[in-house]
Amino acid sequence: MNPIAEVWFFNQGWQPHGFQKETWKAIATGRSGLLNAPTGFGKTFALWFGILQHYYEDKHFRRQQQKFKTTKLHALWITPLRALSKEIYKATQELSAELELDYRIELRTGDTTIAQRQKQRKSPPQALITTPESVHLILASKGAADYFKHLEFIVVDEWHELMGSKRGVLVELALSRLKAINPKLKIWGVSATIGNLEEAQEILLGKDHNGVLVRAQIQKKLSIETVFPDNLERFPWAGHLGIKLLDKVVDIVNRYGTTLIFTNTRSQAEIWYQHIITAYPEFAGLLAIHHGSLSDEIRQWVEQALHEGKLKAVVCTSSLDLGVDFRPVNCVVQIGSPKGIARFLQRAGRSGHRPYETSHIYYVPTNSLEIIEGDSLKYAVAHHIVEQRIPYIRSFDVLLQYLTTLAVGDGLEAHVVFEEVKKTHCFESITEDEFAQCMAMLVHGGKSLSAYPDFHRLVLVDGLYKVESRKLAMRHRLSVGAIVSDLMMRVKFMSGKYLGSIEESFISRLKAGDVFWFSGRQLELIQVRNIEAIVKPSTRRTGVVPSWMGGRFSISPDLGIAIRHSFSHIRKRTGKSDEIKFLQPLFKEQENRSGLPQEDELLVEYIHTKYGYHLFVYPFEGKLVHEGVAQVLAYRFGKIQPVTFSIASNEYGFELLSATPFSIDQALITELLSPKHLHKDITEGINVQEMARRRFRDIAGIAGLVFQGYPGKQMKSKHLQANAGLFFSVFEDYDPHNLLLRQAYDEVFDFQLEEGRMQRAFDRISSHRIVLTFPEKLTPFAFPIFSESFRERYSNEDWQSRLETLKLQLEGKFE
DNA sequence: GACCTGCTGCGGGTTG
Repeated sequence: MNPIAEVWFFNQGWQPHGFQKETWKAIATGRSGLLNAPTGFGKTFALWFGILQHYYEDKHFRRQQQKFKTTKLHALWITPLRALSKEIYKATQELSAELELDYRIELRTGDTTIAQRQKQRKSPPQALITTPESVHLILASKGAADYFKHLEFIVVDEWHELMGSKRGVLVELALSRLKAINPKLKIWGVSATIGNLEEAQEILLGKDHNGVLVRAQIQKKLSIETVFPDNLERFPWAGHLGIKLLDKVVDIVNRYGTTLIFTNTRSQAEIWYQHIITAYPEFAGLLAIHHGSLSDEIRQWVEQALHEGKLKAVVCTSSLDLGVDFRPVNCVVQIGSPKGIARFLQRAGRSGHRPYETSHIYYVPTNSLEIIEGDSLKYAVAHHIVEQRIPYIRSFDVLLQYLTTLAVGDGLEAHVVFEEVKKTHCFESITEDEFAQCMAMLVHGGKSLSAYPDFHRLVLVDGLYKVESRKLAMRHRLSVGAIVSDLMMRVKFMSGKYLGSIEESFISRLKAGDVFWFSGRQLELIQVRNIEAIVKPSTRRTGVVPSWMGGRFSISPDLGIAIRHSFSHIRKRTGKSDEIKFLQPLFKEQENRSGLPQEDELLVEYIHTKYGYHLFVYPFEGKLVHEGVAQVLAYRFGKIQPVTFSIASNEYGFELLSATPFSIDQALITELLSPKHLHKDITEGINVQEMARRRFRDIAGIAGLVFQGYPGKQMKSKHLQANAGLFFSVFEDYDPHNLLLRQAYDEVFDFQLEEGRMQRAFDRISSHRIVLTFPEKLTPFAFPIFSESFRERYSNEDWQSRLETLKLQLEGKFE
């Protein structure tokens, strides 16, 4: 038994688990590894003990025998959140104090003051707790290699969270450098359970690693309950708010000590908060709200109050998904579909955050059909179905940033760094030629920008590429990182009248002439100019594009599988779960009006209403895929018959709506849904170029092509003119093989259109038997999709103002 | 007849 741990555990009155001993042993024998264990079982301590043991030469460490002293950085702990860094810092401070260790642990994030940073440079602590971005910032300073030379351990916390994003690429690249500086570096990762844990390990530790995978053999106890409405008849067929079940949620809150109420959107959180306070004024002061639009102060106040057990409940969004552990929380409520199994589990795990305590989660459906997800979630959890995290590959934007980082720091030797980079998972396939292209872009702007001196950034000095301009170096440090916030576009009439702002990601998907809803008006897009969308009022009925949203919020493929599984039970009448029994009347209705699809069937409904001619299709593939499938279908249809469609979709299916009748039969549907020539039809049927252009903005920002401006300062530089859109056009015209340009298109196909998933969906559908019905009225399946297209969109002004009043209320609390 | 969808995360500073 690890002697330091012994002391600690003795003092705590704890019994160490098998996985902790396994971790210590692995670390003691000089191995790297990945640790997977449920939250609340002391993963963090397990790793710290191993690291500390290594630090003290004397294996039989006792207080009086501290003899290892150094001013060298010994361990680096990377977390994805500043708040998490602080949490780990606090815990380790306590530990150090308890054991009277001579081991200095410090924090280094964006919050760290300049003075502290300077001190850390001069006399490094033994351990540094930090973020991926801050590690890159250290790499971007002189003497970085020296600073990291004695580093023995690196821990990447919540690796599953980083891996699926470009921040994961930042970590991969930093590791490649640190490993090169010190080949004996031991890497440890901490990951929640995901579908591809082995892959996660391989990406972190590198190919041919001989690290261990420590899996705790502890099953966290989890209780899942669906909250049912009193009767199905009075429960809405559509909608996503769930406020009808307010009283039942309050009942749950009353039964537990502290409850987190998760909603899917910020506005939904606001609405729930208001409704609870209005209906139950006794909750004033005991109920709080937490999401990304609130100020840091409010959020910190809420977190602190949660810690201290002062709150009865907090209504929140994903902002409380991760990180800080709130011991008093012993119940979680999920309003609406959690959209993914991993996220559902993650949220459930926010409660009962102690060994052997049960996590309680209540699932609150917001419309009739959604009730079924209660059954699907239980099925998925019971069968250990969890999503994978898909790592980014070939993110040349991050590579360009990284190369600049090195050049700002100690300077880089191209062929050395090429070999290092090639060992990462992300750039496994990079060729010498591609790397040379990257270098060329940094040295003289590459093929198309060499005429501009601003893009001659790297200079070769004694075999090392360096950034010599202090201005450029400074600017680079400011823009380190891979998080790009969504741009807001100003919506304006031709006269110049300003209507409001809207996510650029939405506008970028429209073509001139498309009609959309905004702030309660129906508008036609005339043109997009820089960051302005010029529109005019429209009354046109057809061609309305209600939304091509959902870029990020579709249900996961795995939850989709679980939902399809639940549906298969309904038709076969094998479902024994409460959810399926409860929904019988609804499905009866569906069957009477149209039909219920089996697992190997695809239901298609053709319905004529006063609004037009609707074609409803139900593949159960998630909203994102449905949007794409619908576009392709509409495009293919348009080539056969002259019909204009508007499109709507939800998690279960999609709708093509036309003002004019069209003819349809089984054979035609089969043909329209053929998986053949899919790539071609996507490219032609969807405005891929515009999507790539929008994607390119992020890429250009990360790559350092466009400078985002000094924080808090107005950007005056002429670089503003050289915006991403311009680069995109230049590359399209003069450098079509540009790596960043190609990356933009790849990302569109991989992440936005999810071409792979779409292809699989088409493949699956093509093997299904098509059941075509002609119902007289809208069916329970059709109604939610139908209502989707008749909703006002983007009138989020009123919840913004609600937000303001709330802020005022909360601020009153501070006094 | 039923309908208020769209999250989160990070981030300057020594060559006087």
